[in-house]
Amino acid sequence: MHALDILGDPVRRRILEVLAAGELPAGAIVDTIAAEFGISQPAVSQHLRVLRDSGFTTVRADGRRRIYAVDPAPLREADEWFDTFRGFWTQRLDALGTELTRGRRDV
Amino acid sequence: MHALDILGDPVRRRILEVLAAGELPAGAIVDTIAAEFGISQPAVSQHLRVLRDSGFTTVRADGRRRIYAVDPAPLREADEWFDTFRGFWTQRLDALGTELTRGRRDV
DNA sequence: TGATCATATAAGCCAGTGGTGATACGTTCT
DNA sequence: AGAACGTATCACCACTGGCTTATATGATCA
Repeated sequence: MHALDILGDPVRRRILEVLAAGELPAGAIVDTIAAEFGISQPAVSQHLRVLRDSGFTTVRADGRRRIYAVDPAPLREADEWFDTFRGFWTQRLDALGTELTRGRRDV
Repeated sequence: MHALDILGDPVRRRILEVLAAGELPAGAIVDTIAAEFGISQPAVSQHLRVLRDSGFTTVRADGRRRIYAVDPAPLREADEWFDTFRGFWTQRLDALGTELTRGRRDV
């Protein structure tokens, strides 16, 4: 399953956005996501499972809490899919275009 | 509908990859995609419709042919979603948060 | 130990999506 | 004009995926 297949869901994308700011216990994620999307705790938990299983997050136990964090590897893989197309919107003419554009757009 | 929702389909991603090399008539796209995925002409045509409707491609008529080409705008928009996460995999001396997160996980 | 908390799983329902074959539409050729 | 071509649309069907409620699991607290 391609990483972009996993990201083709607004709830999962939002979970990752929330986690981008830092690790969080499942409960905190549920509070945010369930409120924003109007879905239940199990629904969020099932999305967390998909993200776990596909490697987008890591989890560690802390008592009865499960602390989730972003694992960037699959995100990077998904982002690399766009490499083929960056030439369409990159004005750089030098060979380093791709490298420079990625992650250095603020330079 | 978010651009990444459209890209959450392997057939549509492949169509865009094929078009990345240059514009093509629908028939040529059908030949490639139908063969690769074992699907019919209408199936491919319906994916082309989705890509058209969501702005990923432009079309122009050429006699009885329809010439498709990549429109980069939605692709760029989709790619921008990853901006939030690029700090995770780009080495920057000032990205302290990222470094700390990585260190914690690796240790 | 029993109650409570935090989270995950189970089972089932339902809507949406992507597939199919048939067909319509517009263009070109003879 | 009619036939053939290239492509899109239609109507329908099956499957998947995300949701729900109910419940299980494991950890902590009194």
